[in-house]
Amino acid sequence: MGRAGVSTLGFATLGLLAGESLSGYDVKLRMAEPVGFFWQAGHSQIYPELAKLEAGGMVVHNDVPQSGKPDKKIYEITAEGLSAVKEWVSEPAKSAPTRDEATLKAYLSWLGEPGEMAAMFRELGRRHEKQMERYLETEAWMRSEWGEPKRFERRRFANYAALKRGVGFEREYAQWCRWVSEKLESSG
Amino acid sequence: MGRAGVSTLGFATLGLLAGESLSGYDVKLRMAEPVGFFWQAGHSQIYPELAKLEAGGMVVHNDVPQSGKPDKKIYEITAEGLSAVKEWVSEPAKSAPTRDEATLKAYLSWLGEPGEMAAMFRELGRRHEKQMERYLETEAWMRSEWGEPKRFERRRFANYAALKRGVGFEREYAQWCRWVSEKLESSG
DNA sequence: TTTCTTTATGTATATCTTGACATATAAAAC
DNA sequence: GTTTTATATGTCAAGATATACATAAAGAAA
Repeated sequence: MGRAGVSTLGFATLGLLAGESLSGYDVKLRMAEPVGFFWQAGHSQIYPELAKLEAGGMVVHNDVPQSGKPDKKIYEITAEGLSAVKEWVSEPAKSAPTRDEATLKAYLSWLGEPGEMAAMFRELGRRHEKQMERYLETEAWMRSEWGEPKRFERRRFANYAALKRGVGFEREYAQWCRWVSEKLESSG
Repeated sequence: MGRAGVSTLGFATLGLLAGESLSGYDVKLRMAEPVGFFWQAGHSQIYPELAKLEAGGMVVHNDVPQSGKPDKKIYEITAEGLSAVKEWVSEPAKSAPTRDEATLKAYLSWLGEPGEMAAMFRELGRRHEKQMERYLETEAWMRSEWGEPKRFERRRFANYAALKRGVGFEREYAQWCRWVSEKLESSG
């Protein structure tokens, strides 16, 4: 956890709410799609997290009655929440590599049948390549929609920067997978 | 968890024990240094994990009495454990990107002061560059000690492949950090 | 018309992970 | 001589995460 007992997921949520007020369900949707590429959480984490943030005075909610369905809770960030996330965002980011099962499998690849290992890494490489292409499509969309990246305003640049990381990550990963599978093939 | 209720940490441990019999403490040391770059665990996870693996028949131990100190438990992989890890290693690796706090901070960078954000990413880039250099030193050592990578036997190649991933990862990460910090600087 | 998906919000359980607590000796550094 | 580090093995509690359980209605698809 970061400052004042707020976890990284808490700050991710605050960051989303800093841009717009959202229901728990909307937070969940954003956690799945753009944010989910670098920080995932299911709704079973998000709803309790929002309650915890509210208990800590970081957000407040107002109920929007719905016909039949349960009330929609629209969460809004407080001044306290906004200053907390603003402080957190420029603090040193901790830990980057952490856990990567594929690298572990590469390290232990001598235990497997070379042909099977090669196939596994080839398939993994394809998956990362596809993900890279999806990111590149989004990047193309941004350029066509927002113009020259040089002139992006801060919020769009932030979006673009995260995407750029995704592209670089997937490209490097796919290359490595291809290299591993080729070497395993030629040796087996 | 993977097959037969063995977690990824369990397979990492089995993988180490497939190469040599080790005490829990030795596993801990390897989990810190070479394996720790892509899969970390403290001793408080390792000792119970070894007990669990033993309960599942994947490993066995014999006590080596020490003068004064508690008995050293040397763990040995069983035939069952070996076949389990051999099966696991060529199964598709799941999930790669998962959680990266720095990318999250980039995505929310519009909330921070540009100068401070730039400094944070500059420093982060330096850290990744240093890590890359450490990996490159190890790579140089491997080449000088083991000769041409082309002719590495399987176990050494596996070691080299994991290291290669580390180098690529850190290089790409450092480049991205530098790019982010430069853009933030020129805009602020 | 029936089934599936989306909207909408939660709880419960199990496991994973981290950090602290706990003990004990030998060897090396200061 | 005293302190710190390395060896050596554990437990415990708190927090994070994943998966399943649970409900309910609107709308789209079959």
